Amino acid sequence: MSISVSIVEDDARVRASLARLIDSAPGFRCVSNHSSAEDALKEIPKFKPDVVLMDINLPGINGVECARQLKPQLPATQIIMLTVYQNTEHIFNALAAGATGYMLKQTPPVELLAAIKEVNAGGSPMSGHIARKIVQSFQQPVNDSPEAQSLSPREAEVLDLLAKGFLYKEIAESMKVTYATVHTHIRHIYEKLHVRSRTEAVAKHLNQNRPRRELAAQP
Amino acid sequence: MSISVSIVEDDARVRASLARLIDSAPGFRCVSNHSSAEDALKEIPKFKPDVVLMDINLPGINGVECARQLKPQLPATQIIMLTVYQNTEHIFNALAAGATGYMLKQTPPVELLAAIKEVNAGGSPMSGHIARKIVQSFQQPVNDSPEAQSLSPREAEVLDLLAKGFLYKEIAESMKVTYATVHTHIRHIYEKLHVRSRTEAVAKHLNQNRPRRELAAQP
DNA sequence: GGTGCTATCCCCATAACTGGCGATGGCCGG
DNA sequence: CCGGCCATCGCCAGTTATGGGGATAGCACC
Repeated sequence: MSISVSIVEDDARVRASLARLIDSAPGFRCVSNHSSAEDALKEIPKFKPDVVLMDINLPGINGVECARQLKPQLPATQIIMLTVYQNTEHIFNALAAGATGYMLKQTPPVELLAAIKEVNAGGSPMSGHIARKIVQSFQQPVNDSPEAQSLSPREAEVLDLLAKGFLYKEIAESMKVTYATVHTHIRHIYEKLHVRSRTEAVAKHLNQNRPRRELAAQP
Repeated sequence: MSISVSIVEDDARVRASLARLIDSAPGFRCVSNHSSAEDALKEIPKFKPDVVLMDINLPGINGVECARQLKPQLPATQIIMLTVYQNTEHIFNALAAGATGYMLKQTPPVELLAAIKEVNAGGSPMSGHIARKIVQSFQQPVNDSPEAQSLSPREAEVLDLLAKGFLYKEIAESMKVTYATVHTHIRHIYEKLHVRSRTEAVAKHLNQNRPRRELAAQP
């Protein structure tokens, strides 16, 4: 059975050439193509393609948002974003929106077909530098938070308990010191972190230990 | 200039066959091979290879830990993990430890050479299903936090500002309502979230909106 | 042996938060 | 049309946190 593909791309020439590429390749067929996200959202669910090639930069609703709305309706369909954007924000948003592949438009036709095959086989094709960026997001958050981590061990301990929502007096008990000591530690923490409230400190703390990545931006 | 490769692999036969593969391929040379992480840590820095192929399952220090210690010394060297493990924990730990590629041992020789070339060119080669797992970690964690998300839009808004460390009165201004209203919203939030303090609520909130992934486990 | 940092403790005043009890009006669904 | 939820507002009492001011002791480093 050949792999069915839908295309979402506003540039008529690019759209046509993609369709031609896919239809002429053995094992692939282009079942539909769409010039806008609105059209894609209406039509693609009827075709239930195996794979969707989605441009990001569409007029009106963009490709990321289109993917976000399409994916829940077609969980079995794999979406490959096809774009010129290489910045991490676009990449992460696209993946969070449900895309499973992310290829640059400059990708040669042969590789594009390989990518479609791969995504259909359970993989996640990505252009080389894109993959590298994704992998880098796993790497050490370069946790040199500018000012902060000069916190002493004891202070860090306090902050940790603070983050769990304990009261000063509970922290005091838990650390076997008096309320006053906790108080002092916390004042020092505030100074070092340049914050004015417990919650800010906690937010900073949590963001430091997991600054992985932003949530998908809402359109 | 050919790509220099070091191998870390405890199985002598596998090690030898990898070395043979690399040395016989044009454009690649195997500059060293090591049967243990200890040996690798001592020797590899002398060779400064372009790429290291690293087995995960080593006796003594494992491959992930070896990568973690090696990478800071050789920031320009790319590490490809080469293993049989497909579980997400190993993958994430390896990437967090500084690996830039993650290939399964069953990968055919041609693809392995391609992977070495790709990692050297700034990419991040990964076996298909591995890549998919990584991408999935970006996707919505199906955020059905048990009790919570019955927060009304307005309440969610308040909680968000709360998490940023604003005072009630600042939130009130920002939302164009009175202090009393903020107060009430917050009381409702506390009830719904079953917490007794602002910080607990924030902690719950932050944990909900970004339970992305665990930090790399320390060995 | 002094200087600096950490950890420990104390007091005090102000400001902010928490948690009761209400209350009004709007909107929705039975 | 009533009950339920939401959003808005108010008052009050009690608790907690914040931000000053100290102080002492240990430890390390020069």
